[in-house]
Amino acid sequence: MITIGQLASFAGCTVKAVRTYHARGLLPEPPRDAAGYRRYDARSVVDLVRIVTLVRSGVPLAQVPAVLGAGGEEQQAAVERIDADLGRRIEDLRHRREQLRLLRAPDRLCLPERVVAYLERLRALGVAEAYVAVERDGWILAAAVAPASVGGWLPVKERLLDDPGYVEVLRGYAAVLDAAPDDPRLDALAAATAALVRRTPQEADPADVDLPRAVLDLLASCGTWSPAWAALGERVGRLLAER
Amino acid sequence: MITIGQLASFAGCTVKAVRTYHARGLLPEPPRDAAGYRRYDARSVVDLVRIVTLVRSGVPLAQVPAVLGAGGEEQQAAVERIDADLGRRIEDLRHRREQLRLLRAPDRLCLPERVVAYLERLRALGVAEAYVAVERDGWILAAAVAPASVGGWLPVKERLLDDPGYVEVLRGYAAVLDAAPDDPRLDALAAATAALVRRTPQEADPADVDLPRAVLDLLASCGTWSPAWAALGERVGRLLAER
DNA sequence: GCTTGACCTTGCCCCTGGGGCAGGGTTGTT
DNA sequence: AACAACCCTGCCCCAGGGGCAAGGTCAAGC
Repeated sequence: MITIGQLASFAGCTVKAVRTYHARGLLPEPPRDAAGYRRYDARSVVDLVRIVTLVRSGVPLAQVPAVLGAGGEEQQAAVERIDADLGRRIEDLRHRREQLRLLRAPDRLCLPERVVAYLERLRALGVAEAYVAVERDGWILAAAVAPASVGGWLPVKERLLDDPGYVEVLRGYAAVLDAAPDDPRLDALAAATAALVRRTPQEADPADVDLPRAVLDLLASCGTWSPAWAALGERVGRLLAER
Repeated sequence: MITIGQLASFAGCTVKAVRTYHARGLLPEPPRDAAGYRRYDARSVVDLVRIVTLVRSGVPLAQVPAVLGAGGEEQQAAVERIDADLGRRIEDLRHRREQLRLLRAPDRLCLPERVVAYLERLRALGVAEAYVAVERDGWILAAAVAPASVGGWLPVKERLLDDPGYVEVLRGYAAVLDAAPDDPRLDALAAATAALVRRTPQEADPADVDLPRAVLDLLASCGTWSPAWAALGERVGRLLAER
């Protein structure tokens, strides 16, 4: 007649684990002595060793009775199920680990290959890192809210980078990213933007048509992340409306 | 201005997850509208997409701020730690899965190779399966409470199987496993056991000497798992004491 | 105007496999 | 008589949410 502590140390588990197995009905509650202590016999040791062995083999507590109590076929089937489940969990962790490795480069975070290449091209043009970060966030947003449209917008933006006038304006936007809304540079930049828009063919983007209103609003709001940009947008709008 | 449901669907997670991230401080609470609904903007979408990406890559929620907020070096270190942890968990699951595969043969449950061989030899001698099961439990018990002694006992038991007289008595014990304590066969079996004990050299087992009292009692109690065996033990004791 | 269904809010309990602590009782040894 | 080492129950905690209750809100269709 041994105590719970001895039982646990024989079976190589903790006292808490033994009490958990009692509560789960995996191991029957033994009789108590006068002080209310649980008193175990040899059977309990054997039963507990079996349970501990199964648990350490990855059998979920809920499946332990099925594996211990069932005869050959049923047991076999239960073990196969548990084995398959372990395999799935291993695969899942492995997949997460691969994803994690892809995150090591911060740009790759959440973005398709081609967008990463586009951002790299921006950097090569000498655009400030802060502006690239804003563009990156914009693409993350676009990929989240309108994934089907990203493939259509990307070639347009790539072609724009071939236009020196566009790149000049873009550098201007990057320069005033943290500027105040009344920065003196904004007037010239707004005029340059308006001129650029006027000489750029304005075809309606077919990919945008189906987007719900909420998505369009979200995407539009990207242009106002910087107070200076918000002011710019307003001035450009006025200039374009003038003529 | 979008609602929590739209936000969640954009980021590819559940509404519940968004609220959990708020509660965990991973994503700031947005302003509420007149009805008390949370109203999100484009920034929230980008932030949430980042969080979801990290979580799906196996980053624990508690580590997400460290990975998102930290700059290069710190972030790198955090990712390395998480990667190492994922590796440990994968290894653990793989190890459990291997253990599980070893359990497919029920005899192997918790037992060293040589004990399995011994049990196989018992079976080959034509001993009833129920008896083999009792022996198996006895070995599980022994391996749990006195693992250092099993190596000493095993050769002794193996040698005993070479003695036809011992095997005969053993068959007798197997036959009365489920018998009543007053079964008529018990008298002859007790006499045969006593005779066997008398002609077997009784060396004290050196491995037993150091075992604590509780362990010895446990091991001794194996002999009384069957009521008939308990009665047999008593009768054999009386016969041996007689002369 | 009224209903219906979809959406939002908070709060609570559930899952795994125990860990850890509080507060109190029981042994066995000195 | 004190002390350490056990034992008891009951409670809260971990990750990452799932699911439900009970109630408030919004838009569409009749």
